[in-house]
Amino acid sequence: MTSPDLPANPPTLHDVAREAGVSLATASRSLNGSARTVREPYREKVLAAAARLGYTPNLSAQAVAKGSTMTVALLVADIADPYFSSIAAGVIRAADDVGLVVTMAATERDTRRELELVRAMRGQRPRVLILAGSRVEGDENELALRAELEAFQSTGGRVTLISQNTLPFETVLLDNFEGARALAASLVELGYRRFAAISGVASLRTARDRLTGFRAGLADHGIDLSDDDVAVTAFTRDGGYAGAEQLIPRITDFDLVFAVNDVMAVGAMSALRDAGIAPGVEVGVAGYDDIPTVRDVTPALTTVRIPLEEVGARALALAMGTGEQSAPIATEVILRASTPRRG
Amino acid sequence: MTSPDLPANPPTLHDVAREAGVSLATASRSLNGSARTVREPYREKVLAAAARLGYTPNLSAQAVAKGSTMTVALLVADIADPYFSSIAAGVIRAADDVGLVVTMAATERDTRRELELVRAMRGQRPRVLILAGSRVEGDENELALRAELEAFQSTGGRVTLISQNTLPFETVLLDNFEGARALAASLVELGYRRFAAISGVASLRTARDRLTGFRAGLADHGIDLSDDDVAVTAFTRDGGYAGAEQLIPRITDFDLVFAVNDVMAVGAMSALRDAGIAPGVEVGVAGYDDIPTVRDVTPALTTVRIPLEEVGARALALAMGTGEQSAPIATEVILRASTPRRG
DNA sequence: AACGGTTCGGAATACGCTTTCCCAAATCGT
DNA sequence: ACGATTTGGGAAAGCGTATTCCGAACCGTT
Repeated sequence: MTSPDLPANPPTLHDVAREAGVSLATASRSLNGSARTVREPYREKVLAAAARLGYTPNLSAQAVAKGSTMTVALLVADIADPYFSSIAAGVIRAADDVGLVVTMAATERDTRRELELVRAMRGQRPRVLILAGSRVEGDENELALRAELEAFQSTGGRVTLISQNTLPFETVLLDNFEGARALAASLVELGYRRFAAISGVASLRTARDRLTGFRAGLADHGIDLSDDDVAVTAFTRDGGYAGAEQLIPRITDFDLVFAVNDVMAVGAMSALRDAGIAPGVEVGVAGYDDIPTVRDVTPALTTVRIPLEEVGARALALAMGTGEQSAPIATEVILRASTPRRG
Repeated sequence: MTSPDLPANPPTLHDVAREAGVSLATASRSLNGSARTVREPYREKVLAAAARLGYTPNLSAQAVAKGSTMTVALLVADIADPYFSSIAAGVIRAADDVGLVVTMAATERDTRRELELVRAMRGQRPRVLILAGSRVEGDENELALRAELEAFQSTGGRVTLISQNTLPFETVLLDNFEGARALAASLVELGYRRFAAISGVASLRTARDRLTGFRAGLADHGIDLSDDDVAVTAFTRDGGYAGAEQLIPRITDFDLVFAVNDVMAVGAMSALRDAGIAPGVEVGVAGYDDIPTVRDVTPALTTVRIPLEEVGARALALAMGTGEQSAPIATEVILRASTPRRG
């Protein structure tokens, strides 16, 4: 009389215990092979029963009982952006290695939303909360965010930031300043002299560090980069496109355009081409990050490599207390066809 | 005498109730504004107390009590691959809109691992399980995977597959056959006549459908694509590179190379260039998917657009019973510079 | 053979929350 | 104005697990 496949409930530990003819406690102990031992006649029975029933422990129940979960929460600005998806891949891989599962959400570069997401994620009682994505200084939600993170921390949670050493939490530090400085040095060595840049707003820490680092590198060689030669736009491909458009009227004044990240550089190259200017030939282009795409664009893009997956892995290690705190991530200048040696 | 900030426990509903001077039940009812109403003196007190304490409901406990979670599990082959990260972005956005949180893992294209991950994910008791990633037919783990998914389904879970109509579950169907066929028609119309292809193994459903569709499109115009002219390799950028290398010795026999997905096409273009052959000039190149990268490579790649984020969103909608089952995803041929009109 | 000490299964309790169930109080009908 | 009905707070019973505590069975001494 019963409907053939009405949604039965998943087997519980109780079912396993009954099936095996033992108590709940014995069943539990047999399955998570923990502290106390279970003697052989029993243990085997439980394992068999569990297999027979296709038992999978309810992680929520486990979390309630043990008072802690096995999850890490990851917040990124934009999942489809290769910068973040590479980092996410690193986090997920590392998490997986230690038996943690990661839940992910996208802030869409909106700090209001980021705050909401942190609140929502806290409901999961994750062991770790990782925030990636450039933070704006002096944002109206900064205080609330900080308070939320501190509350999380004070209840035993670990929080790790990626790159954005804006907030007082453990951070995977990318030395954006030094990376950009080294890039500038390499470019000068190649013969470039007249520079322009495309950057994000100065309150964006990452953008600012890269720009000032680049400036410092130029200054080391007595070259100046005036504010007039810096286009300020959004931190996206389309931002890079728009930034290049601003520079194009005076493009003959420059022999190199530095975009503070690769997606912007790619957008800039596109704008240049659309304006009939050959990137890498009439004007050099350089970016930052070394996302996978940039070795496949033409000309291949000169950039500063960040080992993105490693950054993700490191973020988790840091939170778990596994990683060496201080060791900064090593970056490396990668010279490609977009910056040929110049006369 | 107590250490200043030893990890206190997060406030519980019990704390809130006490702080507000009401019972547990009243506190619970006030907070999730459900069925029964709570009168004003009480309700306000509870809300205030919750705010004061910074209370965030423990989702695990809620899940145990209600017998259901608000999570969706997403399994993809590779998170850093733009194809999957775009789909993931769509899933996450859609999930977020309906208050679901998504937990994500990567199968690394290993079916053994995929099976393990499904098992692990089941522990979360997600409402929905979404599998993306090309499945190999006749895989040794296929039976076990299928059994696992069916078990999940029989306990009320919803499973949705993306693209891979290999298993008997709800699927977001991409008409790979028709898309490739339309592409072939467009290319013939542009004047191409001598075709080569780079594909994955035939047991990979997606690869096979695209290849047979492409063949069908050519056949419509009386053109044949021999097996000798199809390089079979891995479904990755490097696979595409290797595939092109196979074809290069005979490259003058062809006027167009079709790679069954964009990352392979990008790899192929790279191989061609490395061999001194100008893609788009000496030989046309076409791909499939329209990942973001391909409009920025040079020449920009001709491809078949799949609205990837929409696919992700649709997968979730399907599982939630919100989407129109049958409506197949609309694909569209995008002609770009990699396939200029010929002759 | 008797005794203290160890091992380990089972009953019971706890975890944080939702949801019945009970019953006093408030509301309504006439 | 009084009984019938609705309203809504509180106690308590779960949800599926882990774990403490108890006591019976087992061990090695002497």
